[in-house]
Amino acid sequence: MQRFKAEFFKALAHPLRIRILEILAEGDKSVNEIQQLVETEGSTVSQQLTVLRAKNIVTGIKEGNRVIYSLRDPLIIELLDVAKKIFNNHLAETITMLDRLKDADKAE
Amino acid sequence: MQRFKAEFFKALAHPLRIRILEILAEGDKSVNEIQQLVETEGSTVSQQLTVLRAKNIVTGIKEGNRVIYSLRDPLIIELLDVAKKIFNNHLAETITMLDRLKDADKAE
DNA sequence: ACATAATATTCAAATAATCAGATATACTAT
DNA sequence: ATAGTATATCTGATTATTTGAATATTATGT
Repeated sequence: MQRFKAEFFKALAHPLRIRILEILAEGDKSVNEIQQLVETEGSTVSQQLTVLRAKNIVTGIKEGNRVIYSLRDPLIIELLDVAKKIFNNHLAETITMLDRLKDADKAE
Repeated sequence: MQRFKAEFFKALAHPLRIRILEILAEGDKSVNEIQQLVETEGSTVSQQLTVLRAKNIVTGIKEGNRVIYSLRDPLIIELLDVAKKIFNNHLAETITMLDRLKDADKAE
């Protein structure tokens, strides 16, 4: 069971894949549109989309010439949001920490 | 920015680390307690705790002989919950799909 | 000071993930 | 049929992750 969850998180554990998910959170897109937005080799984008598809995180449906990708579950957006919140908390903590270090320097 | 987020998810992308987080979600624990609960080599658990610490997901504070670990942010629990929901949705979908396959078999 | 228990760190080997270029497939238009 | 565009897959080189065993550190009890 943990193994499945780990697989799921592993699918999110890549900068380009996160970027793609954030893009898809705004609305469905074709591979081409995604490729242009992320400015990355076509094959690389395709490969990462394959990873996301394999983990059931996105689906691609063929529309004529192109394939339109979309998030499979709107909860993905919520997940990214919670992650962002956690992230901001820690960023804030880190900044506070840095401030203290600076103060300590001055006090010497 | 995406890189940081990816790092964060990467920290969750491991069965043992998820297991550890789920254990810590129930309450703080010492390394030893964790080791016994997960039934894994001591050094392995320690290494994974190091990973979680490095990503600011848990903190360990020394109490005499032992080190007590705890989640750094309660939002982690929320994150795992959302992940579980997504996971259950997909599990349900998969089961439905399997049912349909079964029905299709019968109909032949 | 010494032995013991708890935890952390280092190292090397095995395994897995990423990337870009070449190639393949599918669709559309001429 | 042929050419052009969109997407996917394969391949090999590179880099990262995981693991257990060995070693080190730190605190406690005698």
